[in-house]
Amino acid sequence: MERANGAPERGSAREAIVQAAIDCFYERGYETTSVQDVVERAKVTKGAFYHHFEKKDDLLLHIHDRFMDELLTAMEELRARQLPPREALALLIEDIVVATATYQREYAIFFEQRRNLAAEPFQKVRAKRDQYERLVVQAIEDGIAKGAFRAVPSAHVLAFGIIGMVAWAYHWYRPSGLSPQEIGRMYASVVLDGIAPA
Amino acid sequence: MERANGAPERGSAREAIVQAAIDCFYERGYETTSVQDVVERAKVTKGAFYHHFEKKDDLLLHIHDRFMDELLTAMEELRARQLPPREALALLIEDIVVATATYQREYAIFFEQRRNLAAEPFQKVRAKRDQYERLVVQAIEDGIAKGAFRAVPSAHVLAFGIIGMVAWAYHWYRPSGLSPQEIGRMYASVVLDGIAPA
DNA sequence: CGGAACATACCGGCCGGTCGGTATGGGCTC
DNA sequence: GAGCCCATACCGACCGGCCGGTATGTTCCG
Repeated sequence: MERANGAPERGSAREAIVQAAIDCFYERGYETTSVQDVVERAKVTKGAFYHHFEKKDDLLLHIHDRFMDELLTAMEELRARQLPPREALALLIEDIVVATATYQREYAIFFEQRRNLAAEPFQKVRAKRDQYERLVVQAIEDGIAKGAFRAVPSAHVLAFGIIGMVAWAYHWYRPSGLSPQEIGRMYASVVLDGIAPA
Repeated sequence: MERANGAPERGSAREAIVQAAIDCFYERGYETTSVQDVVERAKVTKGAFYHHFEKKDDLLLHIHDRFMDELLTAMEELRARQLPPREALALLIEDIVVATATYQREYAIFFEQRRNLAAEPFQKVRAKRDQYERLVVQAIEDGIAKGAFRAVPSAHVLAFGIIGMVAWAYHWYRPSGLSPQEIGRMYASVVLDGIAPA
């Protein structure tokens, strides 16, 4: 089976399209990117695209959905370990920073391009995002209930603050400075000291 | 000078267009919004639009630019007061949360639609954003230098963390819960405790 | 040989931007 | 203060290109 050297394997088109789309959407945004742009970057044709996807929307939805699955899986695994509150929150913060660095483009696309998704298909993704947020809130409420953290006016607002602090890294993170782990540990120490019981 | 009741005043079109654009861009994004959408919402015509603006880009640029000016002004005023580090940082955090609540749509547009601006016109806006970030970094470095805050691996990374924590509110803030001031004070107390000297 | 995986040509609509024209009102001249 | 003039502020019909999506043909593999 002598396949010409650079020729793509038959059947690999789908993932190539998704990866190309991630690049394009990250660099130029969803609406600004034409289907033609994506298929050219993926080195396939428009026919191949519409064979694998119904419409352009599906592509964005698929990227969002898979991304949320990755995040949720990591988060559920962490919760399953049943760590004491301080370690749990510290690891959670560290994990999110690492995830932000790893999935930087997907984060950017998720937060910048979600207004381009129709309301209905976005529901499914939003449910997963809500679940994600709930896990962070629970980690904090758990710590407060166990006396590991001081009481705060609102565990939800604190949780959003932590998520923001950490997720914001998608805006500025570059591999040249501190490593994701170092950044995560730094943020965790600030937060843990900040909410330590009096 | 009896002007007919509902008739818009001559010359008021420009601001009406800008406000309509902020609404549209916030709700549906820049590319998804057509110039036709904007002028219909502003109750003017396409001719009026292209009289006041050269192209669609100008609109987005104008929104970004004016927004950054508002933020920078507030920040410069705060710095001019020369407060001691702890008060300065606390007020800074509180101010940004209040600004986030006040300019929620502009924040969203700034962070979600900036990939739709060509690189060159965006330079001017980016310079202002950089200046803004620099002021936050300085507030932290100043506090560390004066011994009011403990040393951290990177003042820049900490500054970005604080900005993220606070600016993230544009995603979730709703007037029904805690007030912006309360949120700001809560975040400030966590951060100040978190970076207090050992 | 059948169906999955593509390729290619093409269409119809929308959208940014243009262009020739009109109305309004403030200032200047006499 | 009457007439004029012209800049500013708008109007609205129109165009050309691009882009999402389709329809139909072709190739490869089991």
